[in-house]
Amino acid sequence: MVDSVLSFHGRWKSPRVMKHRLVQNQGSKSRGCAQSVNYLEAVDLFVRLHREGLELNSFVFTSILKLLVSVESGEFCRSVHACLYKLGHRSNAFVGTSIIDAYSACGLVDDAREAFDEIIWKDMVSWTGMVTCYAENGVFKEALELFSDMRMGGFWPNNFTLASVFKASLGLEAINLGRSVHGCALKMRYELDPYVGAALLDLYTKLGDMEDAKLVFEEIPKCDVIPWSFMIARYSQHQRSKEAVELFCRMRQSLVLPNHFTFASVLQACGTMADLDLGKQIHCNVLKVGLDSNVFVSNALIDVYSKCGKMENSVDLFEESTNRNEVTWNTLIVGHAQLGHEEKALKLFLQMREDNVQGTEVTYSSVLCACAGLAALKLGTEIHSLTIKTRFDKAITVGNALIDIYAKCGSIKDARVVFEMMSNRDVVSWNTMISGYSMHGLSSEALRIFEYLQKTMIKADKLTFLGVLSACSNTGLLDKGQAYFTSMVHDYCINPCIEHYTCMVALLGRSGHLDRAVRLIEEMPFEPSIMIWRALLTTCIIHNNVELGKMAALHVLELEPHDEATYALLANMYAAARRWDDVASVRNSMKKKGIKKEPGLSWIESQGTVHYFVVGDASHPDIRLIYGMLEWLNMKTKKAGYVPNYEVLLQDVEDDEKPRRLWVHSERLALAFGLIRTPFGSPIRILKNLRICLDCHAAIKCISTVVQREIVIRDVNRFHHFQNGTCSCGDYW
DNA sequence: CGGCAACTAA
Repeated sequence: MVDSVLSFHGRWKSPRVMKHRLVQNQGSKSRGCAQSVNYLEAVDLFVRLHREGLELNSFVFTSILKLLVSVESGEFCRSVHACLYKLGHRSNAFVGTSIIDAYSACGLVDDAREAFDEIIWKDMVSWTGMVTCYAENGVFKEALELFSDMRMGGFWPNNFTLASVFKASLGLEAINLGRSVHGCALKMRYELDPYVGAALLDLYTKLGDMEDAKLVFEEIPKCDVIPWSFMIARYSQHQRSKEAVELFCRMRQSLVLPNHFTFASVLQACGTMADLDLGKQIHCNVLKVGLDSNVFVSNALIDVYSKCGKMENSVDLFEESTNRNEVTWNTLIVGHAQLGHEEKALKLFLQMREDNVQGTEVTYSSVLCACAGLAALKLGTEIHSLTIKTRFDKAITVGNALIDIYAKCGSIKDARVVFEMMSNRDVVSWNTMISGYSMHGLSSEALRIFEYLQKTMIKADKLTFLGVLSACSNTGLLDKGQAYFTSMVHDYCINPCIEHYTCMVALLGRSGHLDRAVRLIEEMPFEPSIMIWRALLTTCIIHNNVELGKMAALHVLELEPHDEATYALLANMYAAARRWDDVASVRNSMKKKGIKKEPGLSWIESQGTVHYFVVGDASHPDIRLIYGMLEWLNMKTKKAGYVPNYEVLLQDVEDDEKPRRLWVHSERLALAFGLIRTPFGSPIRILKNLRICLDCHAAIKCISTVVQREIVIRDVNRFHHFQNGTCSCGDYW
């Protein structure tokens, strides 16, 4: 390529001027447009020098090579290298090291090594240059081997060498090697060098523990912002937000000015803690120093507000923002999705595409997550094809989100297909698959996946066991559940958290060991949560233990006096025990406290739109057809032997009104709509915001035989697959 | 002749 440029004839300039210009250009190391203009001009001058047959000395070469570092053009590097070879400059350590550096920037490690081997009199800098080249390009093993060769050759490392060696040790996760080189750095008094210090902090914060890093941090000079930012960032990333904020305060006391790096990191800590007041204070600081226009800082601010549930503030900041990137969009999408504003998240995604902003794997995984929340299978499938088109389906996080959406939309088989197709899986992939099977009540599949997982190099974590235990609890596998719980503690050294205990309480309770469930709650090292009392209450309903159930309900209401779900469960329990006076008193105290039972809401997707139905809904445009279908189903199921269970009504209703009350439950409306609107033979998928009621469960089992269709209902807890008169939950939910 | 830190997701 240089040769083709060499053919250019231009006005002659004195070599001194040319050299001066070359050196000037390399002064600005900024990348981008201006840089490439400078570089073209410089190449032009270089080429003319060559053309005119003027002396190309080592200074000219080092200058042009310095430029090539920022241009990252492998072709040019090779051309200049060839030129050097011809002129015999390759033996010069200065020129040789420059070319190593230029090759290193393009990732051409082998070419760099060739240039390194050509240097006859290697000095410490050329050794260091090559070690750095390996370390920067991720060839860590070679970096360390070359470092050892260098030492054998009698060369002492300097601060540059040490920083690269620490980087390579980090890359190989060789903490002990890092520690011994740290000793070497101490001996040579290089530990005070800012770059060595940063490399050490990087090493210890990632491989050792934060305490080692802290020791290093306390030793090194702290008048510069970088070590502070470094530690604050790491504390934030390690979820040690409090320490991050403390360090930020200490930094301010030391009169070191925070920059955009520092603010972005400390704001991340605010977000993790969801500390709105602190976030606002730091927001003021940001405004004061005028860093609010920095993308990283403004993204972090948007995230803080969204994590504190203040989406309005996030949206305002987003709309005011002058600098946006794809992360800005993602932050807002993720914020909406996490707060359950799925539609807003999806709308924003469409807007993002209209604005021609390219999505990333974060975009796709969070948008898929929003679809999973809505169980919008059709839309999810469309986005799935979009990820195939953009190749983001290869990203692990997107694959995980795809497993999740198919599982949560009721297509557990498709979830498995995605899982099998993934070329790389992480622990989240396995966890998602296990909890997917568990949600569907397919505990044997869930446990089989867990067995496979144990044969891989991936380590099971807390969430894996949560999936395994909930699989056991969903199907009442008492012995297995207990064995896994013990194994988790003993073989995997995982301390059970309250969610694990909740699974165990549900499992023990369901299996009829209510006394052991209570004992477990008493013995566990946590304050009982609402969830665990609710789990106990649910099992009390199954086993008709009214007194214990009442106790559990009181505990929930102590923690959360307005918990409507608990009132509903309590009423159900009294109804199951036929204690109608108590049902009435529960309803009275709800009335007194102004608590309304959350109305049952079911929804179903048809041709890309979601249709919602509440109890007794009459607002749907197809309502006449729907009621006609319900009428027909009522007749057919009665003939097939379905007997309505009026106890679930929990209210004093006139007898002739009772059947109608049951048939307008939201899931039946959605089901009737589904039967009208979906092709014969296809499965019908319905979602519900509450637990499916006992009578609907019985009716739908019967309907699945009458209409010969597979009916899938997802309620708050799990999936029910109805087919040929049975349900996958085995009537145990 | 050379190297450090930041925002989103699971």
